[in-house]
Amino acid sequence: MTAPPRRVTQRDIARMAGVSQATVSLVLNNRTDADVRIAPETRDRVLRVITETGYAADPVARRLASRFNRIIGVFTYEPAFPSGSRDFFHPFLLGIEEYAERVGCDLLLLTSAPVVDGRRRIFHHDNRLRLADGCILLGREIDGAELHRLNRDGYPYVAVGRRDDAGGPVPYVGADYASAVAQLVEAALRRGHRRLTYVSMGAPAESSEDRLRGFRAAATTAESAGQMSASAGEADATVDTLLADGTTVVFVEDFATAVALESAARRRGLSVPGDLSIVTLGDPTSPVPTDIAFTGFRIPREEMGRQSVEVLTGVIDGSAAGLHQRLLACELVEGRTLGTPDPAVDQR
Amino acid sequence: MTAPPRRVTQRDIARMAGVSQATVSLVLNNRTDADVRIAPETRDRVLRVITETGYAADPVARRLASRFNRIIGVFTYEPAFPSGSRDFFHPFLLGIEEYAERVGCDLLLLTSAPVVDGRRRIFHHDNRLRLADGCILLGREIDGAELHRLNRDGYPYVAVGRRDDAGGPVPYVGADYASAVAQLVEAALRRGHRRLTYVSMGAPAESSEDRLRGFRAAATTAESAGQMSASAGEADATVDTLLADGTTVVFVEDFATAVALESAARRRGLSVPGDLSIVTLGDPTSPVPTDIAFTGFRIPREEMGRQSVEVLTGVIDGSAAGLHQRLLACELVEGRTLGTPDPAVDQR
DNA sequence: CATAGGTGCTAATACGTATTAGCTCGACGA
DNA sequence: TCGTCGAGCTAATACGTATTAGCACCTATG
Repeated sequence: MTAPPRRVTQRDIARMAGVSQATVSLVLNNRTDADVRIAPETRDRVLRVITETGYAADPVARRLASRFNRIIGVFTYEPAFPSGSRDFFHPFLLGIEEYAERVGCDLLLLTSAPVVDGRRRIFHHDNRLRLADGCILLGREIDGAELHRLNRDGYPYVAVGRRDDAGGPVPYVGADYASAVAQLVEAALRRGHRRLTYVSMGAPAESSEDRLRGFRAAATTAESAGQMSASAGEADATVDTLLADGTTVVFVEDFATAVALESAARRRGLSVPGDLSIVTLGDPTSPVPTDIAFTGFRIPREEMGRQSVEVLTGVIDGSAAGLHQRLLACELVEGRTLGTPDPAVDQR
Repeated sequence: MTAPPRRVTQRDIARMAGVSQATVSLVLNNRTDADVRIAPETRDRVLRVITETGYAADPVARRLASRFNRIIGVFTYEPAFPSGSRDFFHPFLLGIEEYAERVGCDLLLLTSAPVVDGRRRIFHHDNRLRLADGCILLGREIDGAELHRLNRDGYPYVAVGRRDDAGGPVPYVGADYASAVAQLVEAALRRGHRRLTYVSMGAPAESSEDRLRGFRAAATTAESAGQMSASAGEADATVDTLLADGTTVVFVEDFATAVALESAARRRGLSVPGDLSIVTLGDPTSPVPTDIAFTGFRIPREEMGRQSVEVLTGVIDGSAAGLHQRLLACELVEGRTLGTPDPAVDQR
C-alpha cells in the first residue's frame, strides 16, 4: 500500500473526451429523455473513453446522489454463531441469494449489529441500514419495537415469516402454518383420533400462534383438544401426562421435542404410532439426529427466501401494497408416525 | 410508500443543538485531537439530541467523504447456483462471517457480478467493488488478469487459496497442500508402496500444482511415480491403466474421482486397500455420497475464512506486507483406504 | 430580418459527511 | 495599549455522482 492512485472519475473521463462531467453522467445512464439530447458522435466518443479506461461509476457516490444502490440488506436476528440455527437459516439464504443474483442485486449481510440481551439489534448508534435499499429480516422472534421504528422511518423491509401489525402492516413472506396444521389435524380425525394434544414451545412468536390457531380451528369436532407446553428435556414427564389424559395423537411444535417424545415413548414400551401418534409441525430448527420418518410438513424455505426478495423489491419501488403479505403453502410429509388409535384405548 | 420522510441529518441535529454541522460531526466521531476542542457542555448537548432523535450517520455519505466503510466484499468466483460447489464454499463463509462479526464489519456478497464464458467477472461496466473497503476472493480458479488489475488499481483484496504472483505478490490464505500430500506419500512409502500414481483433474489451478509438487518432492525414492489425468466418468478405464502399470497406490486429486475409482475397483473384484490403495487429496468440492472412510486430509476451511478476513484488514490499513501470504496446515485423516501392498504384486 | 422552436450541451447544485483553515473572544503578559 | 495565545467553534470545501435550468447555436418561417 503506497500512495493509493486516485481512482478514475467522471471528471477524468470528461476531460479526455472533451465534454463536461454532466455529459458523461448522461451518457453513462443512457438517458434518452425528450429533454436530454446527446449527439451520437459525442456519445460514442465518451463510451470509447469509458471502455478504454475501464471506468465504472462509484456506487457510493451514485447512491448518495440518487436513490438506489441495488443492495439488499439481510439482517439475521438470532446470533448466527455458535447456535445450530445456522442450518435452519441456510435454505432461506440460498433462496435469497438466488433471486438477488437474478435481479442483479448484491447482498449485504448485516453482521456488525451488536448483540444486546441475547439478541441482535437493528437500531444502534451506528446502524448501517441505509447502505442497502431495503432489508430482509430473518429470525423466529422479531422485536415489535424495531418493526414500529422501521415503519415510522419508512424504511423498506420485509420479514421472513408472518408478523403482526406494528404501527402499520408488516410486509412479509410467511409459511401458511395454520392451514398445514389444520390439514394434519383433519388427517388425524379421519383416522379416528378423538383426543388430540398440542405441545408448544411456549415462545410468544407469531409462528407458534398460527400453528395453534390452525390446530384449534380444525380440532373442533374432537372429543378433547388440549394444549401444553414442553421442551425436549421434559419428555418423560410429558409422555406420562399425555397418556394419563387419554391422548392418542400429539402435535409437536418443536422438532427436537418430537424426537425426545418418541424415544421417551419407546422407553416405556409404547409403540409409535401404535400406542401414540406423533405429528411434527415444521423442520428442525437445530440439528437433531434421528432416523424416524415423522409425519408433518415441510416449510418452503428456499421459496420463501426467493419471494422475500421479490416482495422487497416491490416495497422499495412502491408498487401495489396488497401483495406485500404472502403466505406460502407447506408441503405435507406423510411419514410413519401418524397411525390409527387403538380402539380399546379409544373406548375408555 | 407515500412521501419518503426525509431522514434526519447532521444539519438537523446541528440546528436542534444550536451548533454547526461540523461540530456535530466532530462530536460524533469523538474527535479529541489537540487542534479540535469542544466544550464538555456543548458535547453533551449534541449527544443528547443525537440520542433523542436516534440519529445514525449515513454510511454512504461517510464512505464518500472519508475512507472506510467497514464492509468486506466477498466475491465468489464460481457461479453459486446450481452447482453443488455451494457446499464446498459454505465453511469458508462461516469462518468469514464469524471473524467479520468479531471485528464489526458487514459482509457484502457480490452476487450481482455477471457470468461471462461460464465464470463470474469481477470487473465489468458496473462493478461495485468500491462499496467495500476490500474484498475476499473465493474460487478454485481465479483469473490472473483480474488479479493484475486489482494490483494495479491498488484495491485491497485477499484470495482464499494460494495464488501465483500477478503483477506483484498476491495476498492469500491458502492450505499447505504440498506438505499434506508429501506426508501422505511418505506414509505410503513407509508402508512399502513403491509404484505410486497421481491422478489429477487436469485443471490449471494453483491448488493442483501445489499438490503435484508435494507428490513429486516426496516420491523421489519411489520406484515409479507416474501421473495421469482422469475424471470420475472414466473410472473403469483408469483402474485398468493403473493395474497395468503395477500401481499399488493412487493419490487422487478430486474426491468424486476417488469415489468412482473405488467402486470401479470393487466392480473388478479388487479390494481396497488390499489390492489398490486410494488416497484422496482434499474435501469433496461437490456432494458425493459415500460411506468409504478415505485416507487423505482435511482442508481447514473455516480457519482459512477467518484468517482471510484478518489478512484483508491488514492489507486495508497497510500494515506489514510480509504477513499477507499464509499457508495453513491440513489435518491428516487416517481413513481405511491406505494399506500395505501385496508382496506378490510388488515383486513382479 | 426578427422570431420561434429545436438541438446539444454545460453550469450549478444537491446528496450527507469529514476535514481543515481560520475566525472570534477573552485572558494574560509586557 | 497592544500583541499573543489558546480555547471553542464555524465556514468552506472535498468526496463523485445525478439532475435540472438554461445557454448558445442553428434552421425554418413569416
